[in-house]
Amino acid sequence: MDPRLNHLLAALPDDEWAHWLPELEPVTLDYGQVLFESGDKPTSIVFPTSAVVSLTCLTRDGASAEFAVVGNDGVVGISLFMGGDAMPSRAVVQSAGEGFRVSAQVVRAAVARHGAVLNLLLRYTQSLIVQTAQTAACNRHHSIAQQVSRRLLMGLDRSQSDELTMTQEAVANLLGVRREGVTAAAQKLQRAGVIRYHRGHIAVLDRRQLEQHTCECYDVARKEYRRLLPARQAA
Amino acid sequence: MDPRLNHLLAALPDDEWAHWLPELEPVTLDYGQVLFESGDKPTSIVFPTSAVVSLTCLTRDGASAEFAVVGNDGVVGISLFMGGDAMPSRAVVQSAGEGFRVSAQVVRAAVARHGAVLNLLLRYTQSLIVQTAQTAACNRHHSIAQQVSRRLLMGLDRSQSDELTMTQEAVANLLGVRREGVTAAAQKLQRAGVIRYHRGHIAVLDRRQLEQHTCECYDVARKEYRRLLPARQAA
DNA sequence: CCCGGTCTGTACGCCACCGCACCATTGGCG
DNA sequence: CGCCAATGGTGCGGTGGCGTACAGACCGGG
Repeated sequence: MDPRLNHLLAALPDDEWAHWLPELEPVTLDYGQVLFESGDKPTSIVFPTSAVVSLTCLTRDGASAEFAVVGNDGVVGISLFMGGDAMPSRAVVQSAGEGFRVSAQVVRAAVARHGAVLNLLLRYTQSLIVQTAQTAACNRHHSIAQQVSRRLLMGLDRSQSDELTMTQEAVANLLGVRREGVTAAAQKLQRAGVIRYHRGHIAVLDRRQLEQHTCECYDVARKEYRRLLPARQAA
Repeated sequence: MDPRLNHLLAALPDDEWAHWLPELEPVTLDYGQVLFESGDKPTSIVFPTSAVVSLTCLTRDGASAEFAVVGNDGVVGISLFMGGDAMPSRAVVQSAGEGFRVSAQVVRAAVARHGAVLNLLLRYTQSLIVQTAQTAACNRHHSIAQQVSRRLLMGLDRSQSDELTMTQEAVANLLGVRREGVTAAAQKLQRAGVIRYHRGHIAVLDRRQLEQHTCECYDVARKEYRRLLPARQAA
């Protein structure tokens, strides 16, 4: 699989590319696999190409809430170059696929060698902050239906097809809501002809209309990503 | 006012301090003052000493939600060194006080001159990400009473006294909930002898007990800040 | 081909929070 | 001192989401 399917890898300066290419370790990411547990100190970072990873917060009583989604638009393990080692959050594979692992030493060497590398990673991190902040506002103010739509769109942007492989229960867990609430929202969308779903597969029939069912949170995060990383845009 | 009341300024390497001192511009921050509007490109950053600043997200329909609080523990305007210029969020003074402004050139020069400066700023930024992510989870799962307690504690940590100057309506706006909900929570806390309030003044009588009324979100964010920036801890 | 587990549909009561409307104090200001 | 705006208290109906329970539909494996 071409590493350049990942937008950050693709945006590396040309003179860096020769250093990185031999160090990219292809990895297969399975559904449910935990890349980083809360508190883990990463010894490598992962650039997904076709996989999609959720960053989630855990609460004391076992509930959880996704605060960001990382696919071929980004990288998992930002604490490595942010300097704080660990993060109190969990990174779990939400949609199986491929990616590339890069060791801490290689990343640190690249950052030290070429300022543009850190610059790129930090701009991505800023877009991640915006996504997280917008998620906070969305959790406060918007309906389950809007949030389901938003999450589907975010998954779609990071996938290669118009079909997502995730059960309603999985969506519920990500959003931190009841499965029944997601069912109701999905029914509404299906009745409107926006999506069609069946036992863990969700086909998006009308993306335009899906965008109209969601809140502005989707657009804010996407626009900010495009502004910060215009080189290769998400679809 | 001593610039070293701000923990980040205090944590600057000693050999940097001589460069920074003459460039620190003291500023008075008034309640309600907007430091950065959504989309503004900062030409300077602000290190509060006694003031407290809210970072908030605005929604289409005028509602808002605070996703982070910055006081003498941090700095406002991270997009300056993150490389993305603007942010789609608003920074508004929530508690009047003082701070120090530093121009973009000075920051950029310091970052270029001494790696430890950027390292410090990035570690702070990571703690800000954690705070934001935890806020997202909190918005999803916890009661108004817990969130009010959390917000009071966060304000307290960044203030010099045990009294906060903020109306219940202000708290409601920050949390993105109804004023009446905050009233109910405040009554509960006052009946329990945890706080005493009166027309825009909230005195914290029993901090321990206040910590027991809040959710873990407060502690997660605070612990992470201390872990990342151990030099001078928040109170 | 049937069985068992997975996924989705549905129903019921409940509660936290919302939106609104209105009132009672209070403190500051002219 | 008296007025007014700001602050907080209260009540009422509505509703979105929760917890629980259970049933039907579907798929894969034995």
